Amino acid sequence: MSKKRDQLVEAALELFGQEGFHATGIDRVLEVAGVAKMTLYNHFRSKEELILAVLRVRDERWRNQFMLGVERRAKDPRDRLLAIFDELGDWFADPGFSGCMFINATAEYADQDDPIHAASAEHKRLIEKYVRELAAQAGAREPGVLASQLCLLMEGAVVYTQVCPVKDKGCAGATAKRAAGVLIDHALDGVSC
Amino acid sequence: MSKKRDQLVEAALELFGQEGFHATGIDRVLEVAGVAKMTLYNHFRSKEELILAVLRVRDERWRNQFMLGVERRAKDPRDRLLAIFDELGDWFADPGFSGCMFINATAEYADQDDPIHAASAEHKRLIEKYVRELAAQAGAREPGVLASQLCLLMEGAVVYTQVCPVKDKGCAGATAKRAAGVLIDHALDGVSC
DNA sequence: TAACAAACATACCGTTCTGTCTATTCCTGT
DNA sequence: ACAGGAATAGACAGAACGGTATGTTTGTTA
Repeated sequence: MSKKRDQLVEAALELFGQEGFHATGIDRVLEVAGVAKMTLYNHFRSKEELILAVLRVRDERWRNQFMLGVERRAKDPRDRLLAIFDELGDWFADPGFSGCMFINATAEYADQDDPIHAASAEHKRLIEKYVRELAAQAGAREPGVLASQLCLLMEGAVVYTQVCPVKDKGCAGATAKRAAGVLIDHALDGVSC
Repeated sequence: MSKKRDQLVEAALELFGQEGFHATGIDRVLEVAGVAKMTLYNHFRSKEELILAVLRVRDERWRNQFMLGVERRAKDPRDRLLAIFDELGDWFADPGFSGCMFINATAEYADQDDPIHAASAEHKRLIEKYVRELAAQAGAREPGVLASQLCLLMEGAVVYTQVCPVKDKGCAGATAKRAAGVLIDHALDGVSC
């Protein structure tokens, strides 16, 4: 499409991710993108529309990389459920990690009806759907329940890594993986022994 | 101490919680508090200091209510670990629920060295410490590990409730409780059957 | 009643914010 | 070569931002 438009979205991805949405002024985005202000307002009606475009790109890229990573790590569906947390651990260890952009977005745009909030909710919904499919393939008795539980661990690990400073950045991923193992075993094997 | 100071902190608690930190201007706080601007700057050096004061109050109140609620719900340490999630469920169902103020704060102040970020990390650290004590009292083989796992579920439930719109607001609490039950059983009872 | 501090209202500072406008220049396709 | 759309710089608007500088009013205490 348009090269300048892409530059704007890339710069906004970086800045909104690192500094936050309200804290990042439009002028800063223009400076980093190397683009004039009118060019921005030719491509986007407002800052909010730029944010929504950024979230769309981020959602697509993140989920693609996530699913690809999980499926590359393991073939067996059960192992793939565990591989989720290895994938997360690698993400956490990335020096540019600055939490989940969608969690951060809901923090800044708390109103449920805000399009930005809605886009974030949709992102989480799609992730849970994917995990539910993996759980079903693994033969969980209640795939929906197991997926919900694993998603709680995922989000918890993301938040913990973002909030609490620790040396080993992947450690929350490892903790979550251990918990996930117990939950998966319980959901797949026998009943309560 | 000072009545006006309290009014400022109360108003800021409400506004920062509902609208966010950057999105809430100092003038709005003054308007809600019914206080003059100079009074604010007599009590606080800056907006950041007001935010820090708000976080201190929030941390103290939240943890007190949380611990009190958990200990009122159950006497047996093992049951108390589960009661955590009933307490969370009630919190989620509160119509004024707008997520965890400390998670939101780290979203807006991403820099690890920012005092606001540090205060949020300390809040989470104190919660985990409390859960670890409960886990130890319950006789977990590895109280630290179990506490970490349960905290991941807690944070995950908070985030999910905040991000995803559902009818039953306590539902993430129930999901987390069910997962917690499995993890607690596994950490307390025998090995893998 | 006199003294004093706390809170008051109001105006103002400089900066930054999103968004608009205009006039000029660049680039590309025919 | 040249026309036309895209992008440019830069000024501008109007509002909101955090924070300060004024004097004035109020309430308590001695």
